[in-house]
Amino acid sequence: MTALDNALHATGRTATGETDPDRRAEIYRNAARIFHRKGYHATSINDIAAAVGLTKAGLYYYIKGKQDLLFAIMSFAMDQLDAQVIEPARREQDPQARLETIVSRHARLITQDSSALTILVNELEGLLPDDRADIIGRQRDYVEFIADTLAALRDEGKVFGLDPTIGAFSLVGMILWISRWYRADGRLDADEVVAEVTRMAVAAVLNRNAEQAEDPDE
Amino acid sequence: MTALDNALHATGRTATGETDPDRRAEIYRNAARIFHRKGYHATSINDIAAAVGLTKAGLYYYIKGKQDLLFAIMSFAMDQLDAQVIEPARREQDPQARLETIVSRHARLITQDSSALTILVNELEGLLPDDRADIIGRQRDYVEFIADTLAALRDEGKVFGLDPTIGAFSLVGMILWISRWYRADGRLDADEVVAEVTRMAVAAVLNRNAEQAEDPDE
DNA sequence: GCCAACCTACCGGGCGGTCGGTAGACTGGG
DNA sequence: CCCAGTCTACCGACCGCCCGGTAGGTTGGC
Repeated sequence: MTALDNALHATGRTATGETDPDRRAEIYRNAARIFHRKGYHATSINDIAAAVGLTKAGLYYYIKGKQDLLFAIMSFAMDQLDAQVIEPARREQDPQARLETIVSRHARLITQDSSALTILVNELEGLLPDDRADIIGRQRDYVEFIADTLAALRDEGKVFGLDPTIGAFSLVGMILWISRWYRADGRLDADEVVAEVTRMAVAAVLNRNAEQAEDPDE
Repeated sequence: MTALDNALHATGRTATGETDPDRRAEIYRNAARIFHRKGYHATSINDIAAAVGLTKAGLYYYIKGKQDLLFAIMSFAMDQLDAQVIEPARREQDPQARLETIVSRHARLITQDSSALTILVNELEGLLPDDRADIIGRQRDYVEFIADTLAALRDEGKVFGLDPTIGAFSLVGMILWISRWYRADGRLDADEVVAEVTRMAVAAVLNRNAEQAEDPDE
């Protein structure tokens, strides 16, 4: 998760001087891991400080507060989703290819490192109202992007009778849930999980009787 | 959620005398609602006491502690799942009908009242180790029940190439996520959501090319 | 008068956060 | 070559607050 190095340079104090960006990234990475494992409210500032070998006061040299820390992690996760999932998918013109890109890339991201992505959906109520509105807005955009993709598939005749909103939420649920059961050291490997989930997602929304469709060009 | 009345008589103090079961049910119902909305750790005993018109000390007349309260709610939710989903599904002999029963009944339960069911999956780390082991065991049984159903479908030739475990987890994710987006006062009504999600779940796992299967009897 | 159903007052402790301080590396003027 | 000044990177001690939980009543209906 070295992308944190880039993403987090802008945040924090640094009123006059400059704080070590590597150290800051390490702190954010550890914070994400602990928030993910114990939950935001059950994690104390002391837990995080101890994990990076600092006292609480020392930690406050790098962060502005617990809520800012949470918001920074969630913003990073959302940036990751934008760059690794949404942007690549936007470049796909064909709706079905776009859907497959969304699901497989999002699933892949979660199998690689679920901490920040999972905090993103589970700890919204820990944010300040303004920050929460920011994150929720970006999440809504993502779901709408998927719903639009499903609507485009419907216009192609590959889907019918499915409400795009319900479809989009259902797919998102399927994907996000991966972080709850997938273990990198378990029986299933990431490639298999990503492939299976993508297959299921496509099968879930595509018309099973494609020959009934008005434009069964594929 | 008046089933709480039955489910919760056994818990709490009641060392010498008898506490009013209606009042106890009301307390548990409110606690579930607030835990659901704010999260377990972010909810104080005072929040719950105030919601039922008591002081903190007054509330402790009915409950043994915060963690017992959480465990009682989660046990109730699991009982609900057993009675309303697993048992009815177990009576279905045909695997596809069984799968449809599981999904539609579970989805229905969530649209009716998601508080306890959602706490069940989101607040596990708030439990004492023994209680957590109890709940996790019951949850694992549920997922295995679904996986077994998928395996039975595979043996019938209606599914091929799908790992039952991945399939089961994915369906569970789809269903549980409903509580995050469905609002009873929203655009979509519960019947529609349940029907759509059930359709998607079946489509996600069933073989799209049923004629290739060895036993396409349906 | 008894007991279920509460209450007021309190406790120890951990929380997020702050304050004043300082070790040590670095820098530039004499 | 030294030393005053300045900077980052921390720490110990502390603050006010609220937490879960409790001790010891009080009240009102049967």
